[in-house]
Amino acid sequence: MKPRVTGLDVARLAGVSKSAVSRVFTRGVVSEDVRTRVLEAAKQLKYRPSNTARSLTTSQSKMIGLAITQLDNQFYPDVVQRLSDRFATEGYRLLLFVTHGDTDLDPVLDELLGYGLDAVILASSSLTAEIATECMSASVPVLMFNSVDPGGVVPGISCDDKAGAEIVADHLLGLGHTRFGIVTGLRQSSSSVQRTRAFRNRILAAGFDAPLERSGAYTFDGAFEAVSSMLAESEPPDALFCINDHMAFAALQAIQESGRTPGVDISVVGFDNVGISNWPAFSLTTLEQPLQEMVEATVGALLDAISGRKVKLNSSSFQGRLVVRGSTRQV
Amino acid sequence: MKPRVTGLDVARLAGVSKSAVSRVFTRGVVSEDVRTRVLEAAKQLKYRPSNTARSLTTSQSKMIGLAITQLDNQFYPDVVQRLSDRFATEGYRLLLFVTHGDTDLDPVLDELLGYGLDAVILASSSLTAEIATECMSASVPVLMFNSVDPGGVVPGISCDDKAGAEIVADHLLGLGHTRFGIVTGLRQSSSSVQRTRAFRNRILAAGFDAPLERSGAYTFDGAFEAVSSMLAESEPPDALFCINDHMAFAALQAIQESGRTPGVDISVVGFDNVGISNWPAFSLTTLEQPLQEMVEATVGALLDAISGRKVKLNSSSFQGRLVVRGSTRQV
DNA sequence: GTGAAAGCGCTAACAT
DNA sequence: ATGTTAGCGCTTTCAC
Repeated sequence: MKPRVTGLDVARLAGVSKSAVSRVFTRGVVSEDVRTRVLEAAKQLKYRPSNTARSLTTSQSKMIGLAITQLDNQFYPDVVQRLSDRFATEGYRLLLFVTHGDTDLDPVLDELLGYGLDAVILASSSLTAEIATECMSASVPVLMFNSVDPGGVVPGISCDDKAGAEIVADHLLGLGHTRFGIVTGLRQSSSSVQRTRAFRNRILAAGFDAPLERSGAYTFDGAFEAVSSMLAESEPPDALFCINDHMAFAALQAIQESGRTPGVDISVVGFDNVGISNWPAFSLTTLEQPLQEMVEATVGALLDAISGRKVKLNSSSFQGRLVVRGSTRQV
Repeated sequence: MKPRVTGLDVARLAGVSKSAVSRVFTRGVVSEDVRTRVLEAAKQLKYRPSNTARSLTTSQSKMIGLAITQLDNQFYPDVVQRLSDRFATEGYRLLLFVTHGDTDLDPVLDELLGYGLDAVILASSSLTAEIATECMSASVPVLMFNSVDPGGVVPGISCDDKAGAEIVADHLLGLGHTRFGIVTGLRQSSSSVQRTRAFRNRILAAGFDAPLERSGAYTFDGAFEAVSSMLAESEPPDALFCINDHMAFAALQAIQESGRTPGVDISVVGFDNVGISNWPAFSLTTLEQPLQEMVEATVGALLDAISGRKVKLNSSSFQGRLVVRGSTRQV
C-alpha cells in the first residue's frame, strides 16, 4: 500500500515546481532543460499523471461511454473493436455499458452521467431515447450508432436502411423470385422497421404479393422459429430477407433442417456482412454495412463535439453494398 | 454549456451543508428529515455526484480495466458480457483495452495506470506478464483470465487445461480413433501449450503415434490452412483436437471442403463451448469451460482485493465438462 | 446528527 | 520560461 507518486514528488526530485511537471505532461511551454529533468525524475519514480485529478480540473475524462447490447451478434463485438481502436489512437477509452432487455434504465443513467464521460455512444436499439435526452440536457455529446431516433432529436450514424433494403429486394427480384418472406427484428428498432418497410414496398411495387413477415426478435432462436414456421406454410417463400446476418444464419440452418438447400431451393439475404458471413458453412449473400466509414464518422463527429469545434451533431447515413455469395440462387 | 450541478447547489437548496449531501449519497448517518430534503433537492436539480471527484478523495474509481484481444472469437465477447454484467451489479464498470498483436505496450500501460483503475483483468494471451507486474508494483489488483502466468507470479483464473485436454483425448480414444491431429494456438499462450501437451501425452500413453501438430495461430484462416494441410498428408488424422472452438469451426469447414464429413469420416473436438457451437451447421463436440463460475471467481477475488479483505490473490482453475455433439463419431 | 475545514492530484490563470 | 495560487467536486476527520 505505497502512497501514490504525485506530481509534487517529481517536482521535488527534479528541483522544479509542480506546474513545471504539469506542463511537461500537457505539452505546455517548457525549456528543454526542465523537460529532460522532469522526464528523468518521472521515469525514476514511475510517475504517471492521475487521469482522475486531471479530469477534475479539465472536465475531460478521456472516456467515452458505450452502451451496447447483444454481444452474441458478431456485428457488435466488431463495432466495439473498431470504436475502441479508433478512439484509443485519439487517447480515449471506452467505458462499457452492456444492457439487456430487462436492464433497469435509471441506475444506468445515473452512472453514465456520474462518470463524467466526454461523450456517449448508444449502440443498442432499446433504451436510447430516454438516455440520449438526459445526456443532451447534461450537454454530453451523444450519438446513436446503427439506429436512428424516430423522434429525430438524437443524432445518429447509420446505414441507409431504405436504400439497402431496396438493393436486396432488387437483387432477389432480378433472380426471378416470386414469393418473399422477411424476418424482422424488434418493433422498437428503427433499422428493423425501415428495412422491412422498404423491402415490402419494393416487392409490392414490382407487382408481387406482400412478403410474409415474421419477427425473429433479433435472436437466433427467434429467427429459427420464425423461418421454420414460414417454411411450414402452404406456399412458403422462395426468397428470404433477414433484417440482419445474425438471424440469417438461423434462417440458413432452419432451411437446411427442413431438407431444403439455401441458394438452390430458396434464397437468403442478410444485412451487415459480419465476419462469419463468408464462412463456407454459410456463404451468406448480404448487404454490407460500411462499418469502418461509420466508425470513422462517429469518432470524427464526437471529437468535434468534445472539442467544441462543432456544437450540434447531425445525423448521417451511409450506403451499403451487396455482397453476393452462395445463399442466393445462382443465375 | 450549463455549469455542472454540484453538491453545494443541492445543499443550499435543501438548506443543509455540503457534508450532509455527501452523507446522503454515501449511505452515511443522516436523519430521515435531512435525507428526504436532500433527495428532493437533488432530484429537482438532477444532481448526480461526480464519480471523478469522488475518486479523487476515496481513491476508488469504480472502474475495472479489461485488456482483451480477439473479439472475433466469440468466447471473448461472452467473457466481456458476463464480466460486465457481474461487475455492474457491484457498481463497477469496465474500461476497455482492446489490444492487437502489434499494439505497443508502453502507452497502454501508462494509460492503464493513469486511469486509477480499481483492478485490472488480463484476458489476452499476449502482453500479460509485463503489464501485470507493473500493476502489481503499483498495487493494483491484477488477474489473468483464461490463461496462467508461466512465471507463476501473476494470479489467474482459468480452466484446468490439462484435465480438459485429457478428457478430450479419452473421449476420442474411446471412440476408437487411432490417428490424431491437434490444432494449436500461439506458442506464448499457456492454454495452448498446456492443452497440447496433455493431449499428446495421453495419446502417447495409450500407445498411439504422437498427434500431428499444426498451429492455427488462433485465427480462422490459420486453422483452416492448418487442417487443410493435415488432410493432404498421406495418412491424415481421423480425429482432430482443436485448442479452441474458434479454430474448430475452421476445421469443420476445411474438412467439409475436402469432401469428408465431420463426425463420420473424422471427429473434431473443440474447447470452450462458445454460443454457436450448438448451431446445427456445426454441432461441435467441445470441452465446455465453466465460464460463469470463472467469472464469478474473478469478480469475487477482485472485489476482495479491492476492499482489502484479501491482499494476496491466488490462482485457481476450474474443471470443464465435455459436451458431446455431432462432430465426433457416433458409437 | 450536523457543519466547518482540510485536502485528494492536478491544471490554469496570474505574476514574475 | 517558471513559480505561486486558487480552485475542480467530493469525502472525511474533527468539533459541536
